[in-house]
Amino acid sequence: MRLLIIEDEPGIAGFLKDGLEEEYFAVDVAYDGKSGLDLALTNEYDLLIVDWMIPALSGIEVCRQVRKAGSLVPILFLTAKDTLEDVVFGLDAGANDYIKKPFEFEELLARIRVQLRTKNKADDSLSAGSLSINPATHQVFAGSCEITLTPKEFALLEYLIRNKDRVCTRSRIIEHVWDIHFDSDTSVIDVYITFLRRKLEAAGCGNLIQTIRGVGYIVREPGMV
Amino acid sequence: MRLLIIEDEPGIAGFLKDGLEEEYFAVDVAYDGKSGLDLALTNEYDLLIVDWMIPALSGIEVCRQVRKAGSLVPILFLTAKDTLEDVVFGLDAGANDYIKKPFEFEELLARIRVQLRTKNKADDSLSAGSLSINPATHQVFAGSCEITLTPKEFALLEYLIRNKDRVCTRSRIIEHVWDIHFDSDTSVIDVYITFLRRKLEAAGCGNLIQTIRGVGYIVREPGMV
DNA sequence: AAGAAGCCTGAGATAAAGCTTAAAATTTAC
DNA sequence: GTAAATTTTAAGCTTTATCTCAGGCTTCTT
Repeated sequence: MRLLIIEDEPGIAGFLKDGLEEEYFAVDVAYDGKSGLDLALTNEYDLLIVDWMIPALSGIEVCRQVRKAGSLVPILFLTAKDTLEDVVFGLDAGANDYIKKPFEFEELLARIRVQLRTKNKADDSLSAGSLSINPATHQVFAGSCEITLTPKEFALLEYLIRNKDRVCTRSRIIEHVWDIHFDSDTSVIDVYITFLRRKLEAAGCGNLIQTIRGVGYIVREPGMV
Repeated sequence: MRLLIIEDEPGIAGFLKDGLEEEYFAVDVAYDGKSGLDLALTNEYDLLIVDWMIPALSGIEVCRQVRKAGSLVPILFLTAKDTLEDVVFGLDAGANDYIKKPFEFEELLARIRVQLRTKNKADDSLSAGSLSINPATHQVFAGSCEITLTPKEFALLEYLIRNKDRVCTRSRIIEHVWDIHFDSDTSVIDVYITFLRRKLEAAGCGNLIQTIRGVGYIVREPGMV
């Protein structure tokens, strides 16, 4: 899952980025409103975290512009102002939720999950066949047997399963899991698909990830067409 | 374990904070109902201690709002009023327990322990494998052999064991054990993990704390998946 | 059937995360 | 006020994850 943080204070931005990466998100950071808006409009994020008071273009203005461009990406705004008025302003401008600073990291995570969950409406249990993954504890089970994955392996598998029964193109994978935007002819994806297949095979979940030649990969729910 | 005290009288608030910190709790204090409610809603505490008579928003109203927001955090209320009526009022508003002022600090501690114990319903003895810890006396036993820990070591181990079989991320650990919110660039956790591992190893409980690279640590109950 | 394009995989290089140690800073105890 | 204990910082070292690359294999096209 790919997030964009627009926050000018380096301390907070760094803390957020590190913490969210621990949770296996791919995180971009912009330090002012203008470059943040640029990134938001030119890339496909799963969620934006926008501070209220930022230079070059206020958080509220970023919200408005993003919505004006037709994007429905969930937006969480961070604010020190906590009057009702500000909250109304923010939500009116197109934000989906807000958090008052100072906040606790876990609350942020919970709110992010809410947004991402409502995005994939019907689907809040992440599983495919006998495989199930738990983003909260970072665990993967094949039946009752736990599989140990590295962070990148987990992020890739999570992305594939969140998009199960849909083809994931190589460019989307590289954007959402690796956070690489420019065209580069890397074969990391291939390598990690191999890693995953090997571990899944060893746990009895072989053949879950299928190759769509020339396009990408797909995880299919067994029993579906 | 992280507590929030909402109490307007600085003398009592300070006394509680100091005393509870000696017991290795991470303690925040709010001096009125409004700011207390804010903190309670934006952070994840393990327990709230709320005085009845506080400015800006009464203790009972704080309780109601917290419950209304869906939080199940244990709430202990402090009151000078000791009529049955008041108690019923408080408990109806969502409090879990109450203490009449003036109270003995030991009694408060005991009641806090009760609340924290019922939190992990299924398992109220804090243990993992042959290791068991006693929050009341701050003792740690590996089998029958006692291990001596410093306060921070104990707090860290307690947090890990209270969350056993769950991954504790670095950011959660730093928030709940150190009460630090915006410092991503410290290696205290690593150092303390080393301290703990060394002492546990010497007592024959090696290998209890496992590293989840890129994420944090986990204590697993041996014999579980 | 042969060539081309895309994919897989193993080996090795690079980078990052975590571990350990020592020493400085802080707190506590006497 | 001094000494001891605890906590924190910082640096070098170790381990592990990540990535690159090259050669081989598979699938598709003609």
